[in-house]
Amino acid sequence: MRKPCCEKEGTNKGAWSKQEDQKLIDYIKAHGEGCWRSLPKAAGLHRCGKSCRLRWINYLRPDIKRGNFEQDEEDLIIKLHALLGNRWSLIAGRLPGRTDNEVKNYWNSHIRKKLIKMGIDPNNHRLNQIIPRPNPQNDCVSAAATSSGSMSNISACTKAPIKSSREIDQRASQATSVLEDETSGSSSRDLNLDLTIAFPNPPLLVGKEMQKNIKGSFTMAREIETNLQNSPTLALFR
DNA sequence: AAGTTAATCAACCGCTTTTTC
DNA sequence: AGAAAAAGCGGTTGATTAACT
Repeated sequence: MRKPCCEKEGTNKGAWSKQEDQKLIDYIKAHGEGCWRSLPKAAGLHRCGKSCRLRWINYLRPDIKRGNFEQDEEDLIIKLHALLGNRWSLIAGRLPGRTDNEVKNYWNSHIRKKLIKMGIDPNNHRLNQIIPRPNPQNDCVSAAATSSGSMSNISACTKAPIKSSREIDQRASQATSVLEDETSGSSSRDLNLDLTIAFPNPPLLVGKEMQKNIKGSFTMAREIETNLQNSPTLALFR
């Protein structure tokens, strides 16, 4: 049996109060991010260490960027998701000030639906067989398919005739992917997305740390390269 | 105006990975 | 080398708010 991450009894759950936030901020300002397990006690918080970590990383960190995602951020998320799948922390790592949780929520509540409306399976980024019928008022599919720019035009498609997210999910599950047929079409080839990925500027590292970091970057690079070769979405974007 | 449904997002849970001893 | 502890991650849940009937 695995030990619980912390004592369940006597720990607060649910939304954080202003006072709790302040205690956490004050403590980290004074002592830095240290051992999350012992932090709550030291900071005088009746919270699980994991909860403190999440609160700090997702909301209290001073470098957090709040507010709506910009179009270029959205484009980048789509590209990175095509490469990396649901690896939210890696994706968030390429978006300064954004957290994995935020990116994940944004994907699930916004981007995923937009892709489905466009007839793209958000799981594998392939064009589906069941494509929403062209709508004279708002022909998203054709607009997207003929675009020679980024995915920016997706935002123009928010008034597609699908009513609910349940319906969207249904379409997604019914849909059959037909990569070879669809992606070999000329319309997709027009999309010209810059997929160059630069690794984040690492902090100045020395010795062992640096070796580890370099090793990690190579592993990631290799993985991305493999994905580039195999990813249907990127065939779509090429 | 009230009730219902849908959308959003903060937080939790449990599993995996990494680090430490 | 292996076990235990700690940290990290992604999926899911639940509370709140907005939109609709």
